[in-house]
Amino acid sequence: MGDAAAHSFRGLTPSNRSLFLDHGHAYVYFTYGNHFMLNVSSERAGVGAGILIRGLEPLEGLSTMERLRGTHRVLDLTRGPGRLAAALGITKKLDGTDLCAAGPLWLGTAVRETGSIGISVRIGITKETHRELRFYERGNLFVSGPKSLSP
DNA sequence: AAGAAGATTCGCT
DNA sequence: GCGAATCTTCTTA
Repeated sequence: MGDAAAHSFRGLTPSNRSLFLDHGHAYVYFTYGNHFMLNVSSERAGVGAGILIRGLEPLEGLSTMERLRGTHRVLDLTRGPGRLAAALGITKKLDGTDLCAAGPLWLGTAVRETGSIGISVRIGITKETHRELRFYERGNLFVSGPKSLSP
């Protein structure tokens, strides 16, 4: 709350309604003319909060991602919010999807142990950047952002 | 009803 | 390393 960088900051609107769904729902929006961003609502229904998925490590469907992204460089497939959405074929149709239910897109439980988790200031936005709300796995090459922020 | 801004990416110089 | 491409949605007159 009080986060001027959040889309839910000014209240519920038709397009950001997914952020106000119960935790685990997808919130997809479009920006800069050609990029989708994938967010996941993170609070109870009615609160209006979520997190942006900035990067992930592709484990399956590499060939599909390569086709959708038009590149064979694995590191470029999903490192970055816009790239990630493109690699997964994210569109507005997935906005509001329950990621805890079976469907075209869902979240699974991590199978392998992850490395230590790092926290840093947020990046890629112009407001409230000092708040340390960026979480990532230390040493994972698929974490997006400047290397200086991923010690 | 129109204007402005936006959690970016890609391609050149 | 910097600037352009491109569209959806909210805000204000």
